[in-house]
Amino acid sequence: MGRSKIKMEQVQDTNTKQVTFSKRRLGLFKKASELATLCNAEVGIVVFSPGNKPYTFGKPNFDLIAERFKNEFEESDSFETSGCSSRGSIARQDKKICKRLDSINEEAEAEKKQGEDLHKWLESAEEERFNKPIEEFTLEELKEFEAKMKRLEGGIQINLNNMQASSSLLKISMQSCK
Amino acid sequence: MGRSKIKMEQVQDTNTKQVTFSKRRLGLFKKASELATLCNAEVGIVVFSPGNKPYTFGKPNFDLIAERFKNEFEESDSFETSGCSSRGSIARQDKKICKRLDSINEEAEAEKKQGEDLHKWLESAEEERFNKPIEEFTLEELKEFEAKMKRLEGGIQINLNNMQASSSLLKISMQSCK
DNA sequence: AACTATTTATAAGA
DNA sequence: TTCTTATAAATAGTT
Repeated sequence: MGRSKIKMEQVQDTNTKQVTFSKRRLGLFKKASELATLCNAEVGIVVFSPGNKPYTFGKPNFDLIAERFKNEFEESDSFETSGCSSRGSIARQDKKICKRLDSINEEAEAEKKQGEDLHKWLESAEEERFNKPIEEFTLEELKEFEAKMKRLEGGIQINLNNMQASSSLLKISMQSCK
Repeated sequence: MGRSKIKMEQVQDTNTKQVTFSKRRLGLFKKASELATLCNAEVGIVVFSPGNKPYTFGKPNFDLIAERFKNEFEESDSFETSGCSSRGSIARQDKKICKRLDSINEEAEAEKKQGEDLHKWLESAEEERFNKPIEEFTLEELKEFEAKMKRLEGGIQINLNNMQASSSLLKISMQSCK
């Protein structure tokens, strides 16, 4: 997109790379802003520069999501909130929170038909990869993908990754638009 | 950028908005990918569609970006931000939430150790992931794994009606499973 | 930091 | 819906 076409590989010249980063980061954030505005979508971005400097972008209503989460916590909060900096206090609270989550989970699980979750699971994963609607996959493809998922490396880490990403997402949300 | 210039405001026609969202989300992710490649940067994006459907992008993968963001975020408050943010400093309340989320992460750690049986199975599965074809797992093993996945998904959901984070998290998980 | 020649993204249309 | 294409927008190299 310029005087000449460039190869899609790391820019070698340090200075040029820095310039490219600046230009394209701005371009990316602008695109994100437009997407949010035009489509009433919510967008959060975090970028680490080659120099390891973090930049973030956030557009509307992430604060609302954070607010909802906050409410969830408040509700489960029969315990106090002022002394939450204490390690023991937090641990206690989290135990309660987790128990609450467990019960919520059980309820939800009871209501769900078995195939439903897996379907969503597959759909989500596939979206991430190529954004191909689940409807376009044949049953064979789905089974193959399912099998792939089950033998994946680091299957054991799914739990942790989920939790960590969850909290991080919220932090991004809260930071961006509070 | 097209046959005509459009006003930078929410697209009114629902169908058009959907089309625009699809196109521009892809465009955004492509730009993000290019930025990451050209500049050796790390980029994480989460987008919620108007229908509240979550999409994520991450390079190298989202959970790494998010985790890194979290760490940097906790150390310093001097992020550069853009978009709707008017942050300055995060509300005390939000910091509190962040701490709780961190603790939940720790709970996840603990949970990982608790689920002994499945844990061990997953470990052995991981060890053998290059040797043991999926066909060799028993149906019971597969079902157990599937159940575990579902339970985790549910646990993360917290309040799915309000925010479909679970889908995002599943996608994130899948990213490390290529 | 600006400036363009080009490439790239995309709004409408098919 | 998927493909096409005229046009707007982004940007690589230059000044």
